[in-house]
Amino acid sequence: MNIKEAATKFDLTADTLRYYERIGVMPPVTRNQSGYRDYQVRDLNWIYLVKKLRDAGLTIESLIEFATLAQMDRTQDVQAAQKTILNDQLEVIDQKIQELNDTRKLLSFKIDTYDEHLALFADGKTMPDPLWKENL
Amino acid sequence: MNIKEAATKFDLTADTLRYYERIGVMPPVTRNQSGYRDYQVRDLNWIYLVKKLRDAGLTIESLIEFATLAQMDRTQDVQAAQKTILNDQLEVIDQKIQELNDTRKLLSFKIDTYDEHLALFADGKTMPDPLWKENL
DNA sequence: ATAAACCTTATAGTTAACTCCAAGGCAAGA
DNA sequence: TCTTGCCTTGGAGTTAACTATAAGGTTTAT
Repeated sequence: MNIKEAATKFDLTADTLRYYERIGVMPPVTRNQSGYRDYQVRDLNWIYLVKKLRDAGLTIESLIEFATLAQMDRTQDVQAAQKTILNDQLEVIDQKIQELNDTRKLLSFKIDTYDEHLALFADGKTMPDPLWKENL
Repeated sequence: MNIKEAATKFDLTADTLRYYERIGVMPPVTRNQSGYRDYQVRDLNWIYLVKKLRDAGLTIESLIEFATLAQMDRTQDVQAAQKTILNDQLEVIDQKIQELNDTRKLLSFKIDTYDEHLALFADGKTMPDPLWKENL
């Protein structure tokens, strides 16, 4: 599969795929005789994973860290490091989920009490209970 | 409350607070005789809301849109627009939560099947089922 | 009364993550 | 064979969201 097809399949641009490969977010992709990239299932799996994790808000840097380890010899140490990274990233995601749930609560509170609450909030009028005292 | 106190209370920098005010993410803050910012409860509420929504991944641009409306006369039209924005942002957050839950599934799958699966994935060896066919 | 530690605005610089461009090679159809 | 549409690399440009600097005013402690 050429780069354009691979890019559109995952809703990315060819430039982004080349960029990801160049900076080491994913390992070097298979090439054909002319030196063109020819994406295999393995490469597509990498794109899928990278896309998911990027969309979830993980940084390029943490993905490079993981991809780098993935290309090393799988010694005990490297395996342990990989597991650590995966677990760290899981924790990051769990935190983000928690944060989003809190924000969701705040926002739906503001929507529910829109008329009496938000009007006061946006005006200069005094508000009895400050929002930031965690009274969602 | 001066800018430094306000900033540290919400784990931001004074520069960021000035920046938020300048670009219109929040309305102008109360000033004292010397022209120094003196944050009131109302201002702190704004910071709280902005921080939450930024941390949840909403863009500066959408916050400017909301803050701009909040400073207008509260006509029927403006109220409708504000409610629309709040509901749109709620939808954005719900999408993000959904996305994170999917990613969480993928990641914990990779952790659970680490030894048999990830090793194959990272190597050049063939993988029977492509990840991107939604088989989490 | 002077130094330290705040504050102000205006403007320039930084960082992350792309995104685009130039210059040129390869492949398929009229 | 020539045009169209891919592809390549290297490097420059862009955008969002800060972050830092300069030049100067205020407040507080010694």
